Amino acid sequence: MTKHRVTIKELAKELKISTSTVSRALGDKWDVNPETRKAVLELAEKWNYRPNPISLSLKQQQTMTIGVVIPEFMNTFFPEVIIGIQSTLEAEGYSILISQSNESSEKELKNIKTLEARLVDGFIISLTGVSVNTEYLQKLLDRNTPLVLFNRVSDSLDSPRVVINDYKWAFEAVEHLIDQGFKKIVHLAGPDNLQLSRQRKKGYIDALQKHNFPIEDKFIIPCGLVMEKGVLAAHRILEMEDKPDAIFAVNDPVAIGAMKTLQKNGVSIPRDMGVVGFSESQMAMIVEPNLTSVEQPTFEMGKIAAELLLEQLKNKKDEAVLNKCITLNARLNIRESSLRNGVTK
Amino acid sequence: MTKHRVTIKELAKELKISTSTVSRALGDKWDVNPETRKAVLELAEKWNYRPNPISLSLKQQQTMTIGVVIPEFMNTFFPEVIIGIQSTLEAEGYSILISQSNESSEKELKNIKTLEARLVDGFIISLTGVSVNTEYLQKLLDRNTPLVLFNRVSDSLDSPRVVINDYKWAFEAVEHLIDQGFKKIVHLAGPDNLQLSRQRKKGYIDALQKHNFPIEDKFIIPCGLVMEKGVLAAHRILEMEDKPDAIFAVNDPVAIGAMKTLQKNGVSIPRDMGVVGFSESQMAMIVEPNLTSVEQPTFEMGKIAAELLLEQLKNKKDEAVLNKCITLNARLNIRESSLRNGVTK
DNA sequence: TTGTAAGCGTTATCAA
DNA sequence: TTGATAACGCTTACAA
Repeated sequence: MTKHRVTIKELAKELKISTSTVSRALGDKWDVNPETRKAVLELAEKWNYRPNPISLSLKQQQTMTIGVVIPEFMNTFFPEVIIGIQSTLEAEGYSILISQSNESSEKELKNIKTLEARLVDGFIISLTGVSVNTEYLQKLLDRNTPLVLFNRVSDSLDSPRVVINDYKWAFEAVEHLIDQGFKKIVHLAGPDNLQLSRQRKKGYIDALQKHNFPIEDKFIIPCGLVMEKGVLAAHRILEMEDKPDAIFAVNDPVAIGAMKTLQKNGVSIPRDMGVVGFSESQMAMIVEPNLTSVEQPTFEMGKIAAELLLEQLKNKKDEAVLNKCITLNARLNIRESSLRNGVTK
Repeated sequence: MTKHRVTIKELAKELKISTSTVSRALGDKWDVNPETRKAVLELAEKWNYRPNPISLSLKQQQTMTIGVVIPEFMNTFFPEVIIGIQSTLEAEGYSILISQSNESSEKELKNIKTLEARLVDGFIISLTGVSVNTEYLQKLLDRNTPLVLFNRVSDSLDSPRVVINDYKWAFEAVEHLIDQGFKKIVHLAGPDNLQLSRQRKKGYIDALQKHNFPIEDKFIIPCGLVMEKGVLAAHRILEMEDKPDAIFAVNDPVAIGAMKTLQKNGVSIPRDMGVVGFSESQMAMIVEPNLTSVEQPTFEMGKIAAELLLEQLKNKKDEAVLNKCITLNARLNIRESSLRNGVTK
């Protein structure tokens, strides 16, 4: 067994022909003698020749590597999206470098720069909640770096993106609570610099408005995106003199953190307090009572983000591609945590 | 703004010196005129020069990339380990290519081969349950490929590894159930070709034996590692004429799948059935009642796996390194799902 | 102290 | 149909 990796040069030497001929024979070029090709292919097979991707990268100025930057991967959402991304990109010969920013925008910037230094051919990014890196990302875009945002996007950034209609689904979620007879609905809101947070908040407000419910500032509790923030919010709710009877949370971890805390303090879900989350997590079906939540098509989201990136990779300057914003469908999964009257529809 | 990435050649041209001098000035070599160095560094700074990692890879025959192969990343366990791996390897300038095998050994082999073709400098691997790829991995080892296994290892493979003492903690978990007065404990066992499954099963058997409980074949239910398998196992349990009163599951997903199914069928946990899982997941503290489980030091596991790999990377032939098997400590977190009598200790 | 030249593995251009 | 050569960006003997 050859320990050393076989090179074209070695094949050429063995066959007493030049490296360029070997190269041509291996690539499907027309201008090679069939016999020569046969000999080359046979030896390549026998010696288990595999092209060196590094030299190809150097030559062709592309690494066939995509950088994926996500804020966290402790919840199932991003891993699921990544599986979608990989399924599409691997089929095209790309590999994926994943960096997680642990919800820190500094780490996020560092990750992006590292990937850039590594000469990735493109980026697929979901921003951290406190993203302040839009300026840097805009620079990348100005340099025509292929880039796709998903899920946590920034509207100050002009790149292709894959999202769901956060406004619409928040609206539906809150309307569902109203349907169920809940009267005083609080919103555990996400960080305001994320489009997703603002849209979900807007959906909440507009749904209340449509049904002539008052919009009260104290009923919009600023929250992060992690479970601990939900716990904190629950404590605030417990201390309110004018108690709400339902919660619409910006996402599942926050909803679950709040729900568990309320339960520990004697609040019965959904009898005393209805709860609706967002971004369907595995946990929604495990927590008791099962959590009503908006399910996003995670795999598809990854798949489409990857496809948008491939389009850019193949066709860099096309404005039509660069302005694409794909909005995927979603679904409100109604479960016990919000069912006071039984299912309505 | 230069859109094009600056090369050493361009710096050299601008400064009217040779590329080798520029290279030396940038690298901290002794044999450069301080003034030359200063000029080079200044221009490099000004022009935002960054070395091209591809050409370095080609030259130095290393990609500064590590392949990480895991069976899944839908549960929090592997993502947590990966964070540990990254924290260590990124500090040393390595990047990480993650592939998940979706519990398929074919995909696993494909992933390994892809990473190999990509010329990763080393591997960190946790095997799928049905791993049949030990032969191929042995080939890698024979070629002195730096390789570390963790968590799901194979004892037919002679590589450094990071594990916990599955036997010991299974033993403790089962003894805890016995302590609590449970008399008829079933084991939902993992795939037999995984060392981890066999060890946990052995711990179960030996704990029963120590306390003179009978070992009954029908009480060892072969299971996979995913939640659905726990659901199936629960149905088998519900149909048993001689009903057990406690479950020791090979991992949390299986435990939770079984638990939820039993509950739906009117079995009260822990009154009618005590449940203990393994490999502490986020879900353990969300499921109701909270699940007793063995907590593994995931971050540390990743960190140490990475360190073992770095040792190999730096010191390829050292036998002492190659035979290392690190066993980390763990902890049985006792929660309501197994508490019939109250906490014992 | 600096420059020249070779080389890492491959492909593309051009000439033979 | 094939081969010599240059090039991708960088490092490193070796020569100057």
